[in-house]
Amino acid sequence: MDDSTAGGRTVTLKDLANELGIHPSTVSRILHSGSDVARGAASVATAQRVRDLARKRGYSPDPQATGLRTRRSNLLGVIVPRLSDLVLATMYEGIEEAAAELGYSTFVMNSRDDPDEQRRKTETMLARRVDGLIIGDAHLDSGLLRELSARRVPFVLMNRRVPGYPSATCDDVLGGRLVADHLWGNGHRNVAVIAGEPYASTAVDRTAGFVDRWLALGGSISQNAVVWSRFDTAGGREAAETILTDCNPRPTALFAVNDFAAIGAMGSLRSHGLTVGHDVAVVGFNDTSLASELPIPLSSVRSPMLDIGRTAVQLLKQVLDGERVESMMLKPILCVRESSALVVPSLAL
Amino acid sequence: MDDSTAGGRTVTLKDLANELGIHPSTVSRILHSGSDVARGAASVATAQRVRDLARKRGYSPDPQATGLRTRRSNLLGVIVPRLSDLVLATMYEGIEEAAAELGYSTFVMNSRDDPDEQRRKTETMLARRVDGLIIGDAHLDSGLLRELSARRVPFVLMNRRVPGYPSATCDDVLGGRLVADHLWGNGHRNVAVIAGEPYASTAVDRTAGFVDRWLALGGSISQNAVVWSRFDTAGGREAAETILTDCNPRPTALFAVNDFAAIGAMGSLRSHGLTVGHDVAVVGFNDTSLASELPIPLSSVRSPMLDIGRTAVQLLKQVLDGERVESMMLKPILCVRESSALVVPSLAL
DNA sequence: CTGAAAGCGCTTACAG
DNA sequence: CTGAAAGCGCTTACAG
Repeated sequence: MDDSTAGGRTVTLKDLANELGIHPSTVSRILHSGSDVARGAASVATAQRVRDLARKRGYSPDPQATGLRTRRSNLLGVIVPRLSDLVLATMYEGIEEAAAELGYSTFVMNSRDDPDEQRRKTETMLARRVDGLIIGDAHLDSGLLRELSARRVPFVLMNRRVPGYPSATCDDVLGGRLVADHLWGNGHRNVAVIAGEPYASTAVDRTAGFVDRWLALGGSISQNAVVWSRFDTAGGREAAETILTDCNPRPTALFAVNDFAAIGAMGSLRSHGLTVGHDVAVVGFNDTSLASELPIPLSSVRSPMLDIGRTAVQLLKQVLDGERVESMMLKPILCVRESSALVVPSLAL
Repeated sequence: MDDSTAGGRTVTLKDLANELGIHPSTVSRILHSGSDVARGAASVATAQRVRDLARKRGYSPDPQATGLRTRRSNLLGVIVPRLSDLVLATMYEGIEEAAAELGYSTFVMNSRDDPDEQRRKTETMLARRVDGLIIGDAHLDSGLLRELSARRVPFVLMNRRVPGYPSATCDDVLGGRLVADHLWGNGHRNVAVIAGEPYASTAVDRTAGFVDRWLALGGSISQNAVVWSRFDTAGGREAAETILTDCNPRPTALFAVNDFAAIGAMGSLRSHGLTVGHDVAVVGFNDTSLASELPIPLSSVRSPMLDIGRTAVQLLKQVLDGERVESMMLKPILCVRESSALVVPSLAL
């Protein structure tokens, strides 16, 4: 019975050394001397023999042994609200790519935005001895971040920011502004916002960006025209129902801070016999792959999700290298589609 | 400068032993003696002191050291086509839960269904010394699986099956049959299938289940009414365009083997001035959270995605324990909604 | 019931 | 240019 790790008997540094009649430490030194040349680690000839044999035998160093010795795991932990959220899944793809380029592997866990789970998953990651953490589910009122800071756990935020900690996010305030400009320019004067979860900076910033600009443009927006909601379709649907009930006269445009919420809202509007894009304009956020493919294509603010993931890795790398880091806010752009293309005179006011 | 792992100076077994004035091996034995009692590993009193101190100091064993010693990593590798596919993301949530219950952590990587990447990611996983692999992106013609088998790498398939290897999947053939029964029962006689990727058993089985049952019911279905396609919205849209061009008379119903493809098809139908559910019935597959929330709610075959993920972990656990395993096919159910609720006489034939 | 030793596979000063 | 030793944190027979 083979009790070694997956893949059967694994080649070790010692195997290589024995076969070549040299000392394991020499092999190790060579394999770590960067370039093809031995750079003082060994003679060029020996180095060549070692490298050739390593390739031939398919040697790959045991990360457990390396980690034990170097006290680094080359593991990055990633925590997201849920991977079944397309936005986070896409950011994670960016993380995976960028991490691989730097020689890191990544773990990802779902917290469902539940504070207990956030804490539990974080501890699991640390128990696994990750070198650092990318936190994609930060809450604005989180005590966990303060605690991690105090424990000197290296981490960066992604997707959502919290003042005082380094983060890679979309410029959500700008995104909200773009929507305000667009809707105002199309003649809308009575609008409502499906604002998302108040503990998430994405929701808060997009809403604030929109509302502030709206007021600056000379518009007004009533208290009950801003409805906080979950980020999913069901949440968007409920928020739209609330708006249709509470807002009189009915708004001519809805800004949902998330595409899924926007899709839910579109469903709600349709149930009320309203045609999206004609009776009511709708704009979403993130420009997920679905937006442009919906039966009624959805206008949406495109956030650079892959780049946000990549940027988070770069920031974390800097933290791990002991460098100072600046938070990065990546620019979004607005994609206007059928759901909000018409100017208000065409809308059934 | 603190150069220990994330979280600063970490408590070791030796720290615990020193503080109690006993030998590290005793501490280790106690911490491994399952229950609260010491079960022959040490005196009850010593065991208690050790457990208390371990808790107090927040001791967590170093997985690198444990892994090095035991030659097990307690790591499971998961490979999926892409995590931004809601179906795979949901299965992965099931995996994460079930794996955590068994004390395993999981890695996940995207292969984009590219054979080179499948191979590369697999090697990365093995280099990380995972104990086993859950393969969610298997191709029917894959040489990689044979090779892994030969190398005695422990693995199971999930989502897609390949004859000869253990897998946890939906009963996709049954799913296809359910759709055939439904559409036939509603009076449809002229239908088309958006069949997905021919290398994926999900696509092949769902299509075969549908077509075979359709023929058994006495129906007929022409060659060009079965269109292979990508699984995403764009793929579904293109396939629908092909069908609308090639099939005369136009089918009264479309079965797409994937919800996203179905959504793309709905968009295409709408561009042609056709109303989904009225002019053309559409049925998707998986019943992702979006289906019921779409402006026109989509009929879909609900596959137990979370359970499929959980089951895959259980199967892999059995493989790792050296037990024989049987492939599992979980039952789907059909959810009929507005997109296919009407009987054909109401359709604009 | 507990201790002492060996060793998992690697890296890194330290000699020579 | 290369070897030898020590040690990362743990587990596991083996003694006693």
